[in-house]
Amino acid sequence: MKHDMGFDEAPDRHDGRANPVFLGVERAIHEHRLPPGTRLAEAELCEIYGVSRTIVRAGLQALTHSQLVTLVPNRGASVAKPTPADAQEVFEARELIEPRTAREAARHATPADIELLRRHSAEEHKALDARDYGRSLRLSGLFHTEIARISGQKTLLGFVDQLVSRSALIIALYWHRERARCDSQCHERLIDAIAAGKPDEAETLMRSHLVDIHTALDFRDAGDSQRDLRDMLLP
Amino acid sequence: MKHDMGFDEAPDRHDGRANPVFLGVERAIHEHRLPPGTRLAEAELCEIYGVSRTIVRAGLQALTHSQLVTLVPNRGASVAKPTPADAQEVFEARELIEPRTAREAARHATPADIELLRRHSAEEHKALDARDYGRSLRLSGLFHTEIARISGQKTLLGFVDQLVSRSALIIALYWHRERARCDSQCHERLIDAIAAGKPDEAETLMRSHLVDIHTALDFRDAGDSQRDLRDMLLP
DNA sequence: AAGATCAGAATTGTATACGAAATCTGCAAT
DNA sequence: ATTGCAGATTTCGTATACAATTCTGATCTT
Repeated sequence: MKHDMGFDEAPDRHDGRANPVFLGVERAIHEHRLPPGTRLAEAELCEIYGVSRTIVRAGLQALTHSQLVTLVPNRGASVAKPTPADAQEVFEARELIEPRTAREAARHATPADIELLRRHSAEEHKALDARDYGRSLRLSGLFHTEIARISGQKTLLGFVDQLVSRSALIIALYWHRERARCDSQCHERLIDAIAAGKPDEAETLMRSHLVDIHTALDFRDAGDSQRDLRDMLLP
Repeated sequence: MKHDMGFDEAPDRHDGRANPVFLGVERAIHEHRLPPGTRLAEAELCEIYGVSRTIVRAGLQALTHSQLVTLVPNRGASVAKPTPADAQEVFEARELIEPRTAREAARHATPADIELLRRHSAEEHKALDARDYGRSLRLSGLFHTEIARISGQKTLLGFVDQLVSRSALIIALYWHRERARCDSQCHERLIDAIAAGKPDEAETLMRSHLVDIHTALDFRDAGDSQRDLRDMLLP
């Protein structure tokens, strides 16, 4: 008999997220290479990633769980296309949850964490200067999940992860770049507050940062959303 | 017949949740027929639900994503066993999110919603009187997700769903019944506040209700038991 | 007798094939 | 031009095969 002391410690996300299809598509969405609504045929993904349908289907299922992909029976998968109402909800949820993760991050951050955040922010600037908007967007999202990680709340981290992912789709649909760009400074002020161990300030900064993004969304043209007739007629 | 006021009706979860394995195991966990740590062998589930390994694996993946099941490579699946730290986190998250859903529910509830909640609460009492703790537990959880549904925030509903599910495991591990039972009155006072359209009161009641449950948890010991899977899954 | 070792059994991970059902596409007919 | 239909395509569920890993129990060593 083995020494089974009953404690399984940190069992390394073995859900379905270590899947080439999941990782590849997720990343492509984060970097705005895959616009909302793109069809994702199984055979195509098999070729692209050199795996069997077994793996492709598992990946698509995982993506569906994170709400990055919409799976319709017998009609296959496509990149999710959040409605304005979805977008509203996602940012309301972020405004509820992330101020808390920022607060907790300010309480728990180690010097190594701070350094990671700063390096991160620098990368973000570099990508922005290089006009590499895909990369800068992904890094900007990663910044938020990184704060959630530092907060030490794995449960909230999972939620933030999903919300940030969906935000990439929302931004692709409803963001117009010509609007204000406070991001860079916002992120740095947040790092300062976290580094200084000021939970209240971090919380407030995060909240207003999210509100800024939220209010900069523009729902007037719902993108060239060619919603198929089925969706419009059946309900 | 649909009595839905033209809002998007829940677009039929076409993720992986309409899966006999997912539904059966989820329900068994909610009703405390499947204790934390129970091994879930693929072949066994194939027999029990009369489906192929494809479906079983899809169901297990979905369950893993909702953190009800732990999947270890090459070693299979078992019902998740939240640590005391996990339990702490889950309830902290609930205390953050559910006061908000209660507040929004108080703002959006229709008479039909109120009636549903009251009928629900009555069922819960009936199950409790009949000493059917499995059923009463499931209904108690459903009450919380129902409030989240009424709030109209599908995103938060998803989170609450997951948190309530995990709470079933946490209660199975760390709850001792001899402790206080405020639930019944708590739920009814909540319904009253929602019916009266008092967001602040609903929010406060929900928060204190959750804190009550949270503080009634006891992390000193975590029992372990092994029974026959078939008995637990086929009621 | 206690513990280590190792071969066989059991289980999981992945690939592939097949039939059924649904969907999509293009052509023909009205 | 629209409708109707047949064939091609795609997805879905299942079954099967096989490699890789883990588990189990019997044997061997000390």
